[in-house]
Amino acid sequence: MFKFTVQAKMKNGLGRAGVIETPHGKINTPAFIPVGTKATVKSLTSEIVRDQVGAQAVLANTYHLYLQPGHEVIAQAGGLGKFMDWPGPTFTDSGGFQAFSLGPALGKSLGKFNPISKDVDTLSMKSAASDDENRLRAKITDDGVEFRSVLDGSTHYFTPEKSIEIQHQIGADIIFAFDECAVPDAAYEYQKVAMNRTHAWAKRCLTAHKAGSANTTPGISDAPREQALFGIIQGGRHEDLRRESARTVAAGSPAGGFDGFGIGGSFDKNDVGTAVRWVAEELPEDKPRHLLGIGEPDDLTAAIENGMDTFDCVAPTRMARNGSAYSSEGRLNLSNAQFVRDFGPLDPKCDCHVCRNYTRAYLAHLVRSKEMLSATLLSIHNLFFIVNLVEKARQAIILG
RNA sequence: GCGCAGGUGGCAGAGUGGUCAAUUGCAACUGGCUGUAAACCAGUCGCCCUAUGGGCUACGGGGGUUCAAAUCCCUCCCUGCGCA
Repeated sequence: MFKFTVQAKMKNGLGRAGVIETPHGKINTPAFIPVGTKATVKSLTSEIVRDQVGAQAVLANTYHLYLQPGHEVIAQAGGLGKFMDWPGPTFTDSGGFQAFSLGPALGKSLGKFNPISKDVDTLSMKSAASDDENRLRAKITDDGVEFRSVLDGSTHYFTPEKSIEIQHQIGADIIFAFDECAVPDAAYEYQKVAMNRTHAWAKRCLTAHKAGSANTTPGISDAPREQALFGIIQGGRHEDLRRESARTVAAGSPAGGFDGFGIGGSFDKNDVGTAVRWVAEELPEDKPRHLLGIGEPDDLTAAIENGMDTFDCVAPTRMARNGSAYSSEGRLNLSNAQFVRDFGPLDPKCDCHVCRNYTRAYLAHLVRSKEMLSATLLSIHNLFFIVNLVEKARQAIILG
């Protein structure tokens, strides 16, 4: 049922346009997949995400849904799509990223691009600012990750097998292997450790996925599993590690192996395209590649030109909730004084529902007065902007 | 008219002789946000300068006590409540 077809390739570059077919429909690639961590694209109804944003699929998170409402609830509801009234294709991230965001990155201004925080030991990934291990909400070992719930502090243990089991129950069309995302600028040695651990976990995920597919888990479906499993490639900013990781994960993906690939980890802000190209050059052409957690307009463009097919990123919706909007003129901070009496459209070149019907002055007012609608309207615009940016890139590849 | 309470930076509201250019919150201004601990976080927020330091003007107006006052005294103005 899962199938990927390349329709067109760029003449100069690794970019390609294609179609991913899933049990819940097709995804024309390249495609931007909005993030709906907790089975909701924040501030938007599924109907808006489909009709006004024009998104083809959504991506939710295993860790968050496991904690709340519980994966068994979603299984009982008939799977993620039915639960959130999203008829199209769905993805779930494995929870691996939370080992990063709740672990060494916790409380630091660390992101996939941010420079390393001085109070983290890049070799051990332990926080030097506080030796209080309990402060961290995720501890990583070769076996798995111990998480503390962000909701109530309770302890939970994730292994690759556990993540796959949960993702089976949640029932997204495309699921990801459990991986370790190392901090940007982590010492080379540690990036290698994280990469090797990710490879070991990838094998375990594949095994668990096959075993799970053979079994029928009560609740969601008695039919054989039709979920596609993507293996994740790590390696940070190092070319040799990135290529090695891509080759290793791809090698585990002959028939019956991974259905596609996720490219995770950290990147050099000024050169996402290059890092992605290293990986794309090693991967088989006939399987889809998802770039995890990217991105900003310029990053997306660079990644598409270097062979990436799908993307997810919280930026459009988070920026929206924080009062920022993408535009053809660059990023706009709607809380800035200059917009108070600006009665023009958010982006004169945008054709979204918000740009056609509302003014900058109105949006600025909503942001300043902290009205919920500001998050909704800016999310519609930002997602539309990014989804269309990627769609235009797709058209450009098809038209040559 | 008498009595009581009070007048502090855009607003609210601390401070009640020196450590006060003045706590805090809000507002305002600016920046950040990339597989969501994020409808969040950070910085600035009297004026000026040769700016991890210095100068000036400020706590209703005026005057005074003191080495030193937003803080004490006198007086005037204003606000609220009560009584006439």
